This record gives sequence, C-alpha cells and structure tokens, in this order.
Amino acid sequence: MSRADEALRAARELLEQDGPDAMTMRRVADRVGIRAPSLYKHVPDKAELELRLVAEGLQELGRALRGAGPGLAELARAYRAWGLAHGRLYSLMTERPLPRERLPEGLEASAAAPLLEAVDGDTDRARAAWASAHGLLALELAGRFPAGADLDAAWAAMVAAFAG
Amino acid sequence: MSRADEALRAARELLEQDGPDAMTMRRVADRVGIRAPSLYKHVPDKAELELRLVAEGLQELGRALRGAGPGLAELARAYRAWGLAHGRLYSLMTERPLPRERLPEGLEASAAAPLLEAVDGDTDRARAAWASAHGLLALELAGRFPAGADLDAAWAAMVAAFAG
DNA sequence: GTCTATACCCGGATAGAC
DNA sequence: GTCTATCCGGGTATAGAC
Repeated sequence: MSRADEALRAARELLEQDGPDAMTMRRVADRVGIRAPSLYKHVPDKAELELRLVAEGLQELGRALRGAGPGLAELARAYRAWGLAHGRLYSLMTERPLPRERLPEGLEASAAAPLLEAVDGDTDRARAAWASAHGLLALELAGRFPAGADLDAAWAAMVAAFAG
Repeated sequence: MSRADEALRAARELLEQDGPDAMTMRRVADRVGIRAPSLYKHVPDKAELELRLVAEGLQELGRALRGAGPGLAELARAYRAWGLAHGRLYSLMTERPLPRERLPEGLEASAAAPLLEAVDGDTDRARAAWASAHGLLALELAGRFPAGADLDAAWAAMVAAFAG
C-alpha cells in the first residue's frame, strides 16, 4: 500500500470517526506515521485528498444502489442505509459542487443510473426524488428532526409520494 | 439600537455576504466599530450570536410561508425564494440540531404550520414534503446539480409528487 | 523521502488597566 | 464599556538539511 493510499485511508478514518474538523494534514500524517511536511511528497494538497474521498464515496454509494432490489422503496432504503453508515463522507460528497472534470468518467452517471431507471428516464422526476431522499437523509444526519420523530414513517411517505 | 443588536446585524451581513468563515468575532467587532474583546461585554459568546441568527431566520421564513398563497406549489415557491435570498442563513438554520429549548416558544411550530395545514395535518407527509423541499434547495444552494439542470422542472416534479 | 524549523495565517476568549 | 496585551489553540504549506 503506497503512502498516498495510506494517507487516503487515514483521512477517511479521521473524517468518519471524528468529523471533518479532525481531518487535518497534521493528523493524517500522524496516522500514517510521518510528519506533516512529508505528506506533501505523496499528496499534492488537502483538496486532492478530499477529491479522492468523494470519488471513493460515489463509487461505493453507486455500488450499494446497483445492488438494491427493484423499485423506489428498495432504492431509498439502500440510499439511506449507506448514508447513515457513512454520514460524514456523505456530507462531504453533497455539500459542495462536484468537481466533475476531475472525477473518473461515468462515475456520477453510474451512481445515478438505478434511480433514473426506476423513474423511466424522467430526469426531472429523478432529480426531485434524489433531492427528496437527500433532504431526508441530510436532516436526519444533522439531527435536525425533533427527538421523537418517526423517520421511518417519513421515508415511507416520501416513497409513497413518488411511487403513487 | 443596542450594541448587541448592532452585533447581530453585523454578524448577519458578514454571514450572508461573505459566508460562514467570515463571521468571526473579530470582524463582527470591526463592523460595530469596537475591538473584539469589547464585544464580549454585549454578547456572551459566538454561539449566542448564531442562536439569535437562527431564531431571526426562522421567524422570517415562517412569515414568508404564512404569506404564501394556498397550496403546495405556492408554499414551495415561497420556501425556495426565501432560501435562495438568504442561502447562508438558511444553511445555518438547517445544518445542525435546532436548540429548541433556547428558542422562543412556538417559533418552530409557527413556521411549520402552513405546510402542516396543506397536508391536512399528516405529520409524516409534512416531514417528507419539508425534507424534499429542503433537499432540492440545499443541493441548489451548494451548486451540486450539473450546470444545465432545469431546476424549475425539478421543483415542479416534486410538487406534483406530493400533490398528485 | 524524511526530518526540523518555520512562515504565515487564522480563530475564540480572558486579564487587567483606564 | 473600551482598550491593549496576551493566552492558547489551530491550520496549510514551504525551505533546506540529511
């Protein structure tokens, strides 16, 4: 495993376990077992590390979605499950513009394909459904709903709206 | 206008015009015309400033929603318009848990009322619809959709899903 | 490819004089 | 209620020796 890959692993662990503020070049270096300045011999800068994390997350989320059973309900379940299991990475993937020109060709389309298929190729409907799932997940991850809120029921209502 | 109110205005201007990283106690103080340490004679800490901004935003958003025409389409239009006009504040309001116990009584319910009424008191459906609007708005604010995406159409598809 | 030293920047917040 | 001085923490990144 190259130092660059080790750095990527370390960055992801810091992000997922301790949050975005913990993902600093100093701490990544610590985890790799070198000093921060040495990190720059293997990774150009922090932005590159983040870019690779986003690409990795998109790849994994796409795989989870392609592996889901047919229908919007199963797709929603898989989306939510992956997002909850990788909340910090999910946020990193969705809170800023996607640097599409620096991402592997077809990566975004590959992740979007299952949903697009589920809505018979209707792009507007696909965007609305994606955004709805994203909104529910983002608010859930942010702890923004009241304590007793029945989120399973909210997800079911969302699926029903788009399926019905 | 008290110094505390001046600080609130300054914080909001910095947030809305230059983004969350620009909203520092030093810059707020600069704008008020005093030194940063003096700010602490008027405001306990930065968290309090942010809390008041969230309360102010919730109040304004609620007013915008209550002023909207009847129906989900008009509600969605008002929600999106307010969010786009106050993107940074909107993000601050939605990206972390609401400190409900420190907010004016009834503020959240008052903002939620128009939507709850539009879905005939169905809480699950209201949460799903709110989250959908939030997701669309959040992704739009984040610049997360591809350049040519027809977001008006996506909003229409979302409204149709919940109305139909 | 690693290190030490460092440049340069920033943040929130407090102490104590006036 | 304002100030200066300061504490204490942090960050990204580079220079130059080894």
